[in-house]
Amino acid sequence: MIKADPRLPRYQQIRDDIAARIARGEWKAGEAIATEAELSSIYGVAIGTIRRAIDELASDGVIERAHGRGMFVRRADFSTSLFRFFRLGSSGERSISPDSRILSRSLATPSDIVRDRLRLGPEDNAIRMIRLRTDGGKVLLREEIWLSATLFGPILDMDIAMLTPLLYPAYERHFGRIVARAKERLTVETADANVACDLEAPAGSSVVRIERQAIDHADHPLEWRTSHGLADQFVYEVDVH
Amino acid sequence: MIKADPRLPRYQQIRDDIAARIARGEWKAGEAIATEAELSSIYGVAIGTIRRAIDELASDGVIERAHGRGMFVRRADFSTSLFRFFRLGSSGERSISPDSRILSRSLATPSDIVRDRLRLGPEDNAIRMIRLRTDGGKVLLREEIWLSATLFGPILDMDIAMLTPLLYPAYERHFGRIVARAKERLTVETADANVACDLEAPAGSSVVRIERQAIDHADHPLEWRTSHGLADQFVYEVDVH
DNA sequence: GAGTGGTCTAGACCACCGT
DNA sequence: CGGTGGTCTAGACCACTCT
Repeated sequence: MIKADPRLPRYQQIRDDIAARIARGEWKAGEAIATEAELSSIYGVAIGTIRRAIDELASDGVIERAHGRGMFVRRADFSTSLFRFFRLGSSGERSISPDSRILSRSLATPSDIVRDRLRLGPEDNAIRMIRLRTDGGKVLLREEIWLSATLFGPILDMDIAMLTPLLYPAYERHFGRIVARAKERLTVETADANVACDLEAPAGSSVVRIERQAIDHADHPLEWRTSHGLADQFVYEVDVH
Repeated sequence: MIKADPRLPRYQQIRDDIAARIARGEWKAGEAIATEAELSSIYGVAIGTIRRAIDELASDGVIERAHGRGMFVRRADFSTSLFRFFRLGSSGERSISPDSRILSRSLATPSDIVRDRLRLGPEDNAIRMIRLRTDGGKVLLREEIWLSATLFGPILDMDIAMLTPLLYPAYERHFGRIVARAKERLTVETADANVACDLEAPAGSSVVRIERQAIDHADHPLEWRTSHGLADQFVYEVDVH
């Protein structure tokens, strides 16, 4: 059942296996997963070990516990960690359900920075995507996304519908790769020609630049992304622990 | 020894008591605290319960564990959670050790927003401070800080040296209040007269506005802060979990 | 080797939820 | 009420660090 590196602690192997089952659809969003006692006998470990594994999944927002009822696969809604920022272009607290449009997708030679951020070897190739996030026809964000071609090669030939609207769930579903955390870096700058054009704003507009390195449970970088949005409509909210 | 609400789980009482001891200076920054076995006999609980308490302190960054060596009170250095942003005004990765200068400190009537963010009652008063963060004479950040007068009243009469350079450690030392997490919200705007003047920039300059609500372990807000810094020198880095 | 934290066990009892 | 997750125990053994 578990074929992970046996040097890893059991609770980490179990955590990854449960996450993989959810990714494979064995337990679906909103459903209850097996109880602690069941999992304990499935994996042949003590309940304490199961709890340790679930603790991490819960703190990653993959699973939600309900005392007395069970443990449930959390719906990947837009207010959770996978889609955590901004409410651009519209006033008030109205929730947005942004569309995303992938403009390009190709093999490309990574720059030294990308190579570093994805921890690529000197010969490794990479995948580059340009994507727009829009809401009601209005462009909110322009993203340049880099992935390791070794890990994500098949993404080049996949139906584009399988990659929308959110990429992280797609990484989970099709590659079993789970984004556990991310490092983000925000700066303010003036838009270059490409960015200004895609954001439908005059060149030289003030824009926010967000660099994000998405990292899995094993501390390995999965994705490097640089996003731009117009500064005057920008709101970024984050919980800092 | 422990006089907390006995309805709370033991591991939370112990976690708070250890934090209070550190705040009182019984264990100092950089020093090792008692071992798990010692704590287990001090508090009269099993080691597992101690570990649970320490887990939370470690994830809050109060304590650092070193396998085989012991558990250490973490130095509140500038790269950690208490002082997490920007590297303004200078190039490269050189670390900054910013000074802070408190410009004003007084009782004030909180606005509705402040009242909401600090969860104050309709009659509660508040403390307002204006503070500049500087590095080598250059102003990096201008902060407006609001506190509940009920919780932090004595701060008005304290020697100002007790409040520098960092406020959160001062809250811990003098009031036993520990900032466990914070919610931050970033936007970009143009500087008003006060902000521009304090940042030594022309009015109308593009500035970043950071609103931060600092929250304790019991999910009660401790502080509400609005900071401004010049946009073109701004860098904000954060780990998102 | 002695001492530390890290993992894991096999239970117990409690608090909460549904029927 | 039975079933669930939450807390807690009293150990065992392992991995790491220092001397």
